[in-house]
Amino acid sequence: MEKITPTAAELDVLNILWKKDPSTVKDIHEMICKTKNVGYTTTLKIMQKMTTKGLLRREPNGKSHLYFSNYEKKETRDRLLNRFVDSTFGGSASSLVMQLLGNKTTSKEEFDEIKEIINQMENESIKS
Amino acid sequence: MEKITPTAAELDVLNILWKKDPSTVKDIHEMICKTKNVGYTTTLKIMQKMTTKGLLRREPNGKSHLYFSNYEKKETRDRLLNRFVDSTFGGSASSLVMQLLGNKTTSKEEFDEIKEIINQMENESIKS
DNA sequence: TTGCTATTACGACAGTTGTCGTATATATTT
DNA sequence: AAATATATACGACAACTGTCGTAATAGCAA
Repeated sequence: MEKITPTAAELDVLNILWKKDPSTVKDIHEMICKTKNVGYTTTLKIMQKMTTKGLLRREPNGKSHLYFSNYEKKETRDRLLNRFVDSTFGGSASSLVMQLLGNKTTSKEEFDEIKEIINQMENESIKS
Repeated sequence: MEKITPTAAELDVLNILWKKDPSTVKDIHEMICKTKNVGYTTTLKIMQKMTTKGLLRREPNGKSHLYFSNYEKKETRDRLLNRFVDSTFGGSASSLVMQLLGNKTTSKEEFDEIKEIINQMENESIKS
């Protein structure tokens, strides 16, 4: 019964943890506080719940704990992306891309970068 | 205080409604039942709440009501997409596309379609 | 040793969501 | 008119989420 579908707050933790794994609650909390005003015990509790759920694991480290992510960034993003494509774009990835490219908040830089990715992948598939 | 961030169940309703707008609760419920086993009053209640929230509006129609979407598909998808890009891909649309293209569940057909979209948009921007 | 500080543990709470049961109202059929 | 069918209204509920307060614990400092 694998779920691995982190909530918004859990994803905040994961996004930070993936940059520095493992981390302490304090580490994570300090990062979260840069963008969000939230109590220390809130972060602690969320991470404890994540551990119970199996999203994280932890090891004692001196008087505190080190937390590790149990799931890799790519794996988790894949899962969330699939879910999102299904729920919001009826399973059509190309619809999503079309919407993204027609989206005012997608900058020209992003657009060019996306084109570049496509071209690279095309070249790779020709090579192989 | 505009939110327009439908939940999963609300999105199910919207996706159906966007195909046939307006619809009755019965219409929507019948469609939902094709993929999900849920009681009539559940669908009714969700649509009533959506009306209270402002996602839908309704008009009496004989002994029942006709429900209309207050938000267009494109507008809503844009909003959800932006939110998703931010929360899951740190705001990077190109990261999302890269992940999508590397995703095993994205078929070759989809991939080609995405390339086609890119090419078309490129041509358009050259023209203008 | 005694007190301060950092950390964890735990319980409580309000808001949201999805779910449904029951009651009510209205129309249709017999 | 009475029974049936259709639809809405409304309240209740459990699960989940994010939030925090308070208590307990353990290490360090004076």
